[in-house]
Amino acid sequence: MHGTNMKRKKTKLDIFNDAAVSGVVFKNRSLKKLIVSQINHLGNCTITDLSKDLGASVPKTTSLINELIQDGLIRDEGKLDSTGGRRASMFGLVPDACHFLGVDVKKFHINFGLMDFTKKMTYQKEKVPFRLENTPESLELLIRLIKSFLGEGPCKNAQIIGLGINLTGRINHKTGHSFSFFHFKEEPLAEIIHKEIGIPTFLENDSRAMAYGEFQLNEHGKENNILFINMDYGTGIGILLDGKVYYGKSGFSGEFGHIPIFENEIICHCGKKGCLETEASGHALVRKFKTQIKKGYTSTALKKNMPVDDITMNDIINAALNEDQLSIELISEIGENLGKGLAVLVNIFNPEILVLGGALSETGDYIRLPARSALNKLSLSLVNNDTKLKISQLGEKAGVIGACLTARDTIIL
Amino acid sequence: MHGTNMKRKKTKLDIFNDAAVSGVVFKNRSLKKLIVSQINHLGNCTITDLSKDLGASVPKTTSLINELIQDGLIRDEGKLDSTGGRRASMFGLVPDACHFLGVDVKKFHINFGLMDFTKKMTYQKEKVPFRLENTPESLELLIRLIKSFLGEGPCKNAQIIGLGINLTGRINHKTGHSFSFFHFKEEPLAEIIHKEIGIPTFLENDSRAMAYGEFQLNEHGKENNILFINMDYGTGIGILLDGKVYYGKSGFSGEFGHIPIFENEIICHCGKKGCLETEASGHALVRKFKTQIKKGYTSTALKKNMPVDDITMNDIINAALNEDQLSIELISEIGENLGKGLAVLVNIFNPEILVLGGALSETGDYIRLPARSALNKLSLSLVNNDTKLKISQLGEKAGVIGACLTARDTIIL
DNA sequence: CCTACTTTGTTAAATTTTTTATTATCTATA
DNA sequence: TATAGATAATAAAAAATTTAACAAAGTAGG
Repeated sequence: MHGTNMKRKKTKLDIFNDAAVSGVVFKNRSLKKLIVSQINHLGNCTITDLSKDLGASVPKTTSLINELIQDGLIRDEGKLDSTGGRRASMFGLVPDACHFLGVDVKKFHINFGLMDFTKKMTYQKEKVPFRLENTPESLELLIRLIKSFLGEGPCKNAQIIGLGINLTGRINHKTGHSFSFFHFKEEPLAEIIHKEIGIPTFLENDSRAMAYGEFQLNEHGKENNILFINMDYGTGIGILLDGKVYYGKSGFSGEFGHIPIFENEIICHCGKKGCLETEASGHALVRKFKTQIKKGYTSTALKKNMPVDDITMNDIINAALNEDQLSIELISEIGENLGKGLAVLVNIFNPEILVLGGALSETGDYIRLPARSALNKLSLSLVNNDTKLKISQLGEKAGVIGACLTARDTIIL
Repeated sequence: MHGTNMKRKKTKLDIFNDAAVSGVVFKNRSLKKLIVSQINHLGNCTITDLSKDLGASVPKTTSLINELIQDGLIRDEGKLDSTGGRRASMFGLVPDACHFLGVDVKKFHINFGLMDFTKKMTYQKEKVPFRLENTPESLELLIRLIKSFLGEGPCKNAQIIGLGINLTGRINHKTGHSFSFFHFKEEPLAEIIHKEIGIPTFLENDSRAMAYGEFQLNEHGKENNILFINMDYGTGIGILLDGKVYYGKSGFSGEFGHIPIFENEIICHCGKKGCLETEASGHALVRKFKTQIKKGYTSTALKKNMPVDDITMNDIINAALNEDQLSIELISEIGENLGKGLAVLVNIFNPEILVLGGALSETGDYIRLPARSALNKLSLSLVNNDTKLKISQLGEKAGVIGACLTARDTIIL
């Protein structure tokens, strides 16, 4: 075989290619993609439904469906109940058609996950120890850990066609650049990792990925304008408008933690004063906790002989869940401060729903109720009556799921 | 003629109907709409361009173009310069194909305008005296004034197929409801006016309409993520994302004036404290002016023997433009406070451009520079470096233009 | 359980659209 | 100012899609 003139192997996944084709070939590919997309959004579909959605005739739709079945991308899922006449066949995605890998990089660990074509997580590995630092060594370790996960369990045999990675900080999803971490070369980090691992790679900001994960697999209903608040040590938001992730000009949207709405003298790690994060974040919680302990307050969060400076956000969260008074009070204070920030968002966005996610959201109503109350006090009632405030349903899993979906939907939609 | 079975008169504007058709008729109509839309966005187009954009063959595109010429919607605009071969014909919209009426309702006057199919304003009437009050009489007068404008000049003979109306306050563009003004019945205000005037009517919030007007006719470039700040007595924003107006769940987006970011004891007319509007708006400017005068400061804005309580925002703006020291200082203060609000927006949206519009923006750099400086101080530099801050190019005209475009684009796009 | 009425899916004719070949314009260069 | 190379538009041939008629599969009611 002479390498020079070798054509790319034709696979069943050809419809997801961007290769330049035109005319009827192009139209058919577009329609097939649209069918996959419709089934993805609506669940199993009938030929009649699809024919309407595509604006194509029933015979045409039938032949496209048959091709997609040949390709192994969709399959017959049996008959629908009668609506007064002959029962219609339903068609759904084939789970094993392809897979996607999600990598959620946190400050002190990584979560891995494998997702199939139908958005089901088929294999997961959580809390793999890792320390996120802005060094080449940290990046090398990350790549090694990904490779190692790829050799495990069902990953070995799955056809993985996309890799999604969540990172904190400024991420440009479109170009694949990460500016806050691993920005050692001009070449996009996504491209560097693609070359190392051999799978097309997509970067996303952690809050945006979590927002997307939460939204796609939610039971919230059919909301399309969603703000996801990621409450970790820092506070970021993921913005979904019209069901799509909003990036901003360079992918820097959602720096909610650094909006200047408090009048204090606390210097945020971004270098400014008065940031929301100085009063409503995991960092703020830890700082307030230390101050109170030094003032003489007591807390069960502080284990015997433990120096107060070793306390972590998670210690306080767990203490609160175990009814520790001080922790609950401080979290409530954080919630109230957060509510002021939420009031800003609600007035500007008039969203359908605000979802509290990230580590701090695990405290449930301890943080939600004070936030809701402050939100009501500080925003226009006509507008805030319109908005639900809920706790994330996916919790920490939102990250991996979002990472998988980022890769998946960038490729197939 | 028996009225019972009479079909709607078929006109050249049939492609803008929503009437249910299917199959090839539907496809052709969609494609024709798409052609109009492409020419609308890109300016005059050639058959080859359109054929690519539509995903249709050249002969097909040619036949659609010919039909549109028959319909009187587009016309041959001559030949393009050669790109190395035979010169291509360009096609553009026919200006007189149809017209749209825009009504910009301000607090103390109304601006009217007539726009043709090519987005040109063909007739305008500004500052028609009117007092916006939430009474049936005020609404009646508004309707009378619209009818009267329709009898004037070129309006008499133009085929007007849409009417756009701007109002302040909470507007739901989709349902046609206005909640802050003229909400006397359950029936949408847009529908009531449609019945009165006989032209399909579309309501829009003033800031959003101005944003849309500024964006569509701008020379700003090809930006798609734009925030338009409407600085009048109140302060609202119009949000354009991906080139489209963002409404929020119920159309209440953009209540920028009421985000709680100041710690003061001034009660906003919305009933809350600390709203941006209490420190950065026309109202705030007037209040600050009165306070300073009562403290003994002097200003040329205050004409001989004029009681200070009669001062208006426009007096102060004009004085500033005539180098009045106090007015300039106060406007600069307003600008600085505004900058704090802009910092919030920039951190959240990472927009391509912020446009300052509305009455206060006429003070140009007097308000822009302090705002820019505060913005830089208070938002992440990586993000704010990304954002331009400009003064509106259309000024007060943005309103009527936006109203016309709201009607126009709701119908034809 | 037969008949009338629905809805789904298939087939074949009719129509539409794309392809391919050809002609028409235009530039650049010898 | 001819001629080769390039792009645009049209015409005829080929292919694809829709339409419309019909068969299949179901419900509901006497």
